[in-house]
Amino acid sequence: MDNTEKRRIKRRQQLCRGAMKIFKKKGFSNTSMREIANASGISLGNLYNYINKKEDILFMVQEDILENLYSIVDKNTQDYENPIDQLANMLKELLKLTVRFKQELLFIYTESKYLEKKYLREVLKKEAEFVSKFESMVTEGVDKGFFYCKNPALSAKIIVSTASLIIPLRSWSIFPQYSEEELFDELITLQLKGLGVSSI
Amino acid sequence: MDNTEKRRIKRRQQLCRGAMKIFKKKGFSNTSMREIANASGISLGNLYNYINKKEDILFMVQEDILENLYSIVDKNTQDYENPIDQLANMLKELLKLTVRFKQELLFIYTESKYLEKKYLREVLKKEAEFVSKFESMVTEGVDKGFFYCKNPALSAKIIVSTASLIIPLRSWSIFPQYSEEELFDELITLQLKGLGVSSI
Amino acid sequence: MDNTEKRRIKRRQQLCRGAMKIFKKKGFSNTSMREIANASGISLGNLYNYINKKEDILFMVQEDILENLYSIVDKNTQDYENPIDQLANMLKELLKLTVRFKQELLFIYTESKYLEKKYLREVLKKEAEFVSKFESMVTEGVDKGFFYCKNPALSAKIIVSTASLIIPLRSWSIFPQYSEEELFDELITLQLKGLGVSSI
Amino acid sequence: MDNTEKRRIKRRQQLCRGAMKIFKKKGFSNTSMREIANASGISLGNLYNYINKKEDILFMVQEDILENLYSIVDKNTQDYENPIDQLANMLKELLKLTVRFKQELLFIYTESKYLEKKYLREVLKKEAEFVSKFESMVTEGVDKGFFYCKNPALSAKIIVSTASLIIPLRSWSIFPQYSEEELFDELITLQLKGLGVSSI
DNA sequence: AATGAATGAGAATTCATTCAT
DNA sequence: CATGAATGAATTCTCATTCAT
Repeated sequence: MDNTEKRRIKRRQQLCRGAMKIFKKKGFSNTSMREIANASGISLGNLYNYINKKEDILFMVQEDILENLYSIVDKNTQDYENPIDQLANMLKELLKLTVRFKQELLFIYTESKYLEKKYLREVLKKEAEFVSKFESMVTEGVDKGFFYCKNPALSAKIIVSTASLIIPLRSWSIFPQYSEEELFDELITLQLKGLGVSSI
Repeated sequence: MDNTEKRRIKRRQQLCRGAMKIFKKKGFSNTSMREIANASGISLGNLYNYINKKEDILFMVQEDILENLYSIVDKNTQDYENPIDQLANMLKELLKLTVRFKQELLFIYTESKYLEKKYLREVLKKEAEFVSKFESMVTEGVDKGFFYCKNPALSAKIIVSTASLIIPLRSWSIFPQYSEEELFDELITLQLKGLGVSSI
Repeated sequence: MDNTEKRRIKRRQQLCRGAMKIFKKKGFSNTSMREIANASGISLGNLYNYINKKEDILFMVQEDILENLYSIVDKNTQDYENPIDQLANMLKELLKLTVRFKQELLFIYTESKYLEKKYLREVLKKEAEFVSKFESMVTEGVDKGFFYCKNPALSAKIIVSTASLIIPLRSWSIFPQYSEEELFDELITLQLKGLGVSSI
Repeated sequence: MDNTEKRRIKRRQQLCRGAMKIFKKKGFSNTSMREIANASGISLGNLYNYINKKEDILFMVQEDILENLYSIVDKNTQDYENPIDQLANMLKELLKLTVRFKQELLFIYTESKYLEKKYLREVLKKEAEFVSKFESMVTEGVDKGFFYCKNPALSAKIIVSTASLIIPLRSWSIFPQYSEEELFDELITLQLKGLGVSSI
C-alpha cells in the first residue's frame, strides 16, 4: 500500500467519524459541508479531493457503520451445537449491538432514502448478506427438527428485522419502562416460541 | 362552523395532501416551501396565513396521517369472543394498513426527528395510545388463559412494533420474493405461537 | 360636517395614534401595515380607504405630532412686556415640550428622510413657521436694545434649533447626570448671555 | 500582518465605503444586502465571511465614520495658549467637519436606533470621549477665569451638542439663506458670549 | 365602508461547490 | 495535496397592496 492509498484510508476514516458525529445530531440534510469539514479536521476544500459530492459522504458513512457493525457480530458470535442456542445467542448479540449502535442504525434507516440508486443497492446488499446468515440458521434448525415453521426463510427475515429495528426505532416506547435485559429475554423467548421451541 | 373555520379546514387538507405528495418523493428537508405551495394549490404567501413555519407542516402532515390511519383501524376491527381471533384479526388489519400507508408510515418513522419537542410528544402520544390497545388485548388473553408469556405488556409492544415497522422499513427485503398473504400468515403465526398459542 | 367627513377625521386620529405607538418602538420602516392596522383598530383592508400607501401614514403622523405640539406651545406661551422674559419663557416651554414629546420629535428628526418631497416640504414649512416666531422675538429684542447680536434671525435659528434638538437627540449624554431643571437653566442662561443679556 | 488579516481590512473598508454610499440615499432599513454587495464589489455570499448579520454593517459603518471624523478633528486642532482661542478654534474645526460629514453624521444620528445594545454602547462611548474633551477645555477656561458659567461640564455638553447637530439636522433651515461663514461666526460668538466672553 | 384572505416580489441568509494560491 | 475565500443559486419567510365578499 503506497502513501497515497494510506492517506486516502486515513482521510476516509476521519471523514466518516467526523461526519457521523454531526449527522447524529442534525441529520444528513441539515448538516453543512463546513460542519463536516470542521468535525473531521479536513479543510473544506480538501474534502473534495476525496469525494465528488455531499451524497458520497452519506454512502461512505453508512458503509463504514455497516462494516464495523457486521464485523463485530461475526467476532462475537460463537458456534453452538444446538441451533436453538445458536439462534438465541445471535439474537442476543444482535440486540446488544443495536443498543450500542442505536443512533447509527437509526441514521441508516432514516437517511438511506437520500442515497442514489447505485449506493442504495450496495447498502441493501450488505444488509441482505447479513440476513441470509439467519436464514440458513433457521432453515438448518427446521431441517434438524429443532424449529418448526411454514416458511423458514421468511420467518428468519421477520425475526431478524424485528431484532434490528425495534431498538433503534422504538426504544422511546420501551425504555425506560423496561430494562434492556427484560426486552432481550422477552423478545428472544417470543421468537423462539414462535419457531415452535417449547420450553426455554 | 363559520366560513373562516371552513376555509381553514379546507386549506389544511389541501396543504397536508399537497405536501405529502412531495414529501414522499424528496423527504421533508429537501422539499422547499415553494414546492409545497405549488403542490397544494395555495400561494406561497398565503401558506403563512395557515402556519407559522415550515416545521408546522411536518406536524400537520404526520397528525393527518395518523388520525386517518387509526380511524381506519378502529373502523375495520371487529370484536371477537376469542382473544386469539381478536389479535389475529387486528394484526392482519394493521398489516394491511401498513401496506396501504407504507410510504406515509416510512415518512413518519424517518422524519419525526425534525419535529420540535412539543410536536414530537404529541405524535408519540398518538402512537402510544394505539399500542396500548394491543397491550390490553394481550393482557386480557393471558388472564383468560389463551396466551402465555412472561411480560404481556412488553410482548404486546414487541408484536405491534414488528407489525408496524416491518413493511414500511423492510418491504425491499421481503417483496417481491414473498407475497403479502404469505408474509401476513407467517408473521401472525409466528407471533401467536410466540404467545403460546399451539395450533392455528 | 357630514358623517363621511366625521368618520375620516376619527379614522385619521385612530390611525395616527395607533401607528405612532408602534413607530416609537420599531421605527417606520420596520413597522408592518398589519401592525399599524392592529394598533389602530382599523382592519388592514379598510386602512387603504383612508390612505394610498404606507408613506402617507408617515406624513399624517408627523403632521399630527407637529400640530399637536405647536398648539400646546401657543397655549402655554404668555405675553411678557420684557423680551428677555418672553424669550426665556418660550425657551422653557419649548424645552419642557421636547421632554414630553421626546420620542415623537426624535421620530420626526429621524424618519423625515422617508417622506417624499411633497410631504417633506409641508413638514419643513410647519417647522419654519414656528422658528419664525423666535426670529421676530429676537429681532424685536435687538431693536429695543435688550439683546445684542450680529445677525438676529440667524441667532434665533441657532437658539431654537438647539432647544429643539438637544433633548430628543442628546438626552442620553445629559440625563441622568443632570436634572431637567439644571439643563433648562444652564441652556437658557447660555443663550441669553449669548444674546448679550448681562445679568440673569 | 498576514494576508488573511490584510484582506479582512481591505474587505471591511470596501464594505463600509460601499454600504455608506447607499445608506446615504436610502437609509439602513431600505437598503438590501444585494445592494450593499454590489456597491462594495463583494459578492453577496462572500459578504457573510466578514459579517454575521446585516446589523453588523450598520455598526461597522458608524464606527468607521466616527474614527475617521475624530482622527481629523485631532489632526486639525491646534494648541492655543488662550482657552478662548482654543475653544473658538475647536468649534470652528468641528463645524467645518459637520459640513463635510453632514450626511454621515445625519446617518449616525438617525440610524443608531437600529443598533443592538452592545453596539450602541460602543458608539455612544466614542461620542462621549469626544465630548469630554470639550468639557475639560471649558472647565479649564472657567478655572483660569476666561469663561464664566454655573455648570461648566453641562455647558460644554450643550455647546458641543449644538455644534454637532445643527448642520446635519438643520442645514435646510439655515442654508442657502446664510453662508457657512456667517453661521460659523454667529454660532461661535453666541457660545463664547454665553460663556461670558465679553468682546470677540 | 369594512374585512381579512390572497398574491408574488423581495428580504436576509445559507450552502454546495469551485478555484486561485 | 491542502487551504479557505469566493460564488450565486436557492431557501425560508415577510410585506405592501389588492380584491372578492
